[in-house]
Amino acid sequence: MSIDAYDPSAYPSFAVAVDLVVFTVRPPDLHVLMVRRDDKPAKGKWALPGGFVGIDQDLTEAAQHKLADKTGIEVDTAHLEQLQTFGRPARDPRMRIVSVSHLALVADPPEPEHENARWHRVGSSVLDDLAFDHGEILDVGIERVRSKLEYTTLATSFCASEFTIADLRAVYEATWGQSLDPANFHRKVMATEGFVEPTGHTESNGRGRPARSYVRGEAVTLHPPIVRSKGD
Amino acid sequence: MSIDAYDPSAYPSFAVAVDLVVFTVRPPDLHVLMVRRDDKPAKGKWALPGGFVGIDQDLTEAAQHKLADKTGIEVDTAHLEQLQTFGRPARDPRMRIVSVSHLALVADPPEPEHENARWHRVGSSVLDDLAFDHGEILDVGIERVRSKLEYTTLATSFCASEFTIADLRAVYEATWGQSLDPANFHRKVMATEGFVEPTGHTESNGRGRPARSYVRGEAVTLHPPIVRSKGD
DNA sequence: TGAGTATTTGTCAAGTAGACAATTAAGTGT
DNA sequence: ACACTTAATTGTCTACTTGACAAATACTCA
Repeated sequence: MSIDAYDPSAYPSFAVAVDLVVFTVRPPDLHVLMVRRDDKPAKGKWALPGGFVGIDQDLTEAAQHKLADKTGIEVDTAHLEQLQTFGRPARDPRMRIVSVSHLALVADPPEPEHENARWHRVGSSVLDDLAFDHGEILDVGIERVRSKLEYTTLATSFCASEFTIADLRAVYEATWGQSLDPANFHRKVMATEGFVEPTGHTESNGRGRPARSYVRGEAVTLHPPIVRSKGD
Repeated sequence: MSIDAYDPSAYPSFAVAVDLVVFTVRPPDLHVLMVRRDDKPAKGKWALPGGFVGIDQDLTEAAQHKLADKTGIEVDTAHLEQLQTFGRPARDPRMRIVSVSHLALVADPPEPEHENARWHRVGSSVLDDLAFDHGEILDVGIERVRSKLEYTTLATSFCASEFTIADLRAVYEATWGQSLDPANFHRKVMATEGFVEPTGHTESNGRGRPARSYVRGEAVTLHPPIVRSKGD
C-alpha cells in the first residue's frame, strides 16, 4: 500500500488553492469578508475569497495577492498567517483540490470594489450555509483569531496606526463578544511592556475625557495573557 | 494577474505529500523519529518520515498510514494533528511538492523496523542538517509540542495507559528541557478536574515511596495552564 | 457654569504561583 | 527489628495577579 513504489513521473496530480478568512472589526462586531459565487459549483452561495496557486508561486505570495485583490489592502499593513489545510477528497466536485487556508486581519478596509464581495457580521445567518467546506474553515478561523488575541499583540492589527486604549478594548469586545472592564483592561495593556507606545497627544471622540493615543509596540506575545472569561 | 481566467482544465498540477514530526519521550529527553534517505534527492541525509498522498486519500488518512508504517503504532493510541503546510516552489528539486506536515505524539514505541529509521534526541547535532526544508518543519513541530503541553492535556499521550505523576512530570521536563518542582507540579495536576483519574493502586520503582498510578482523564484543555518559565 | 460622559487611577478582597519545609511510605542493608 | 536512603505527597508562607467597583480627571455640550 506504500506509494513509494510509484513511478516518479506519475505522482498523483492535485490542484492547490488558497482560501482567505479575512476579519475586520466594526464595533461592536467582528466581520468577515465573503464573496458570492457566480460560477458553476455552488453558484449563488457565499464563499471565502480565494483562488488557485500558480505553479511557481509561493503559498504566502498567493495569499497576499488574493488579499490585495479582494480588499485593496496594502500587504504590509495587514496581518496574514497560515491557518490550516483542508483536503477532503470530495470537498470540491470539480477535481481534487487541496486548500491552504489563511487568516488575515485588516484595519478599517474600504468597501469592496467587486460587486460580489461583502463584509458579513460574524454570527449572521448568512454564514450558516457556505459553499464547499468553507463553513468549517470559517469556524477554525474564528477560534484562531479569538485565541490569538489572548496571548499575542495581534489585536493592534485591527486598529489604525494610531489608536486609543478604548479602540483596542473595542477590538477585544467585538472579537470575543463580551464586554471588558475599562479600568482593568487599561491597566493590563499598560502593564505589558512593548504592547503599545504613547504618541504624546490625545484623541477626542466628542464626549467624555479625551483618550491618549498610542501606536503599536515591539512586543509580539503577551506575558501574562489577557484571557476571556469561560462564558464564551 | 488573476488566475480565475485560466482554462478550468488547465489548473497547475502539484504533488501533495505528508511529512510527520513524530515525538516520543525517553527521559530525560525528547526524541524525534527520522529516516535516512537512500534515494536520489538529498541521498544519505536524515529526513522526516513521510510520503505522497494518494489521489483519493484524505490528508489525515495518509498521515495515519505513514505513522503506522514507520512506527508500528496503532492509530488510536497516538495523538495526530496537522501542523503546517510547506510549499515553497523550490523546496524539492524534483517537482512542485506541497507538504502538509503533521505532529504525532507516541508513548513508548518499539525500535523502528526499517533499517534507516531511528529516534534522535532533540538537540542532537544530527538534526542541524536535514533534507529539504525539514529542519524548518521540525522547529515548528518542537515549538508546537512545547506550547501545547502548556494548555492541553496532551502530555498524557506520551505516557503509557497507566502512569504516575512523576512520569507525567518527566514528560514536561523532557519536552521543555527544564526541571519542575515536584510538589507544585503535583498540586497543579491534581487541581485540574479531569486531567488524570486515580486507578487505586501504586507503582514502585524500587526506591523511595511508591507513587499512586493514574490514567488519562476526560479533560482536553487545562484551566489554568501549566506554564514554562521564561528561560526557554 | 453645571451636567454628562468616558478615560484613567485607587483600593481592596480573593485567588494563584513559587519557594521550600515537613511528613509519609516504601526499599536496603545490618 | 532498626536505622538509613530515597521519592511521593502534603503544608505553609510570601509575593503577585485578578476582578469588582469607587473615585478622580478632563473634556464637550447646553
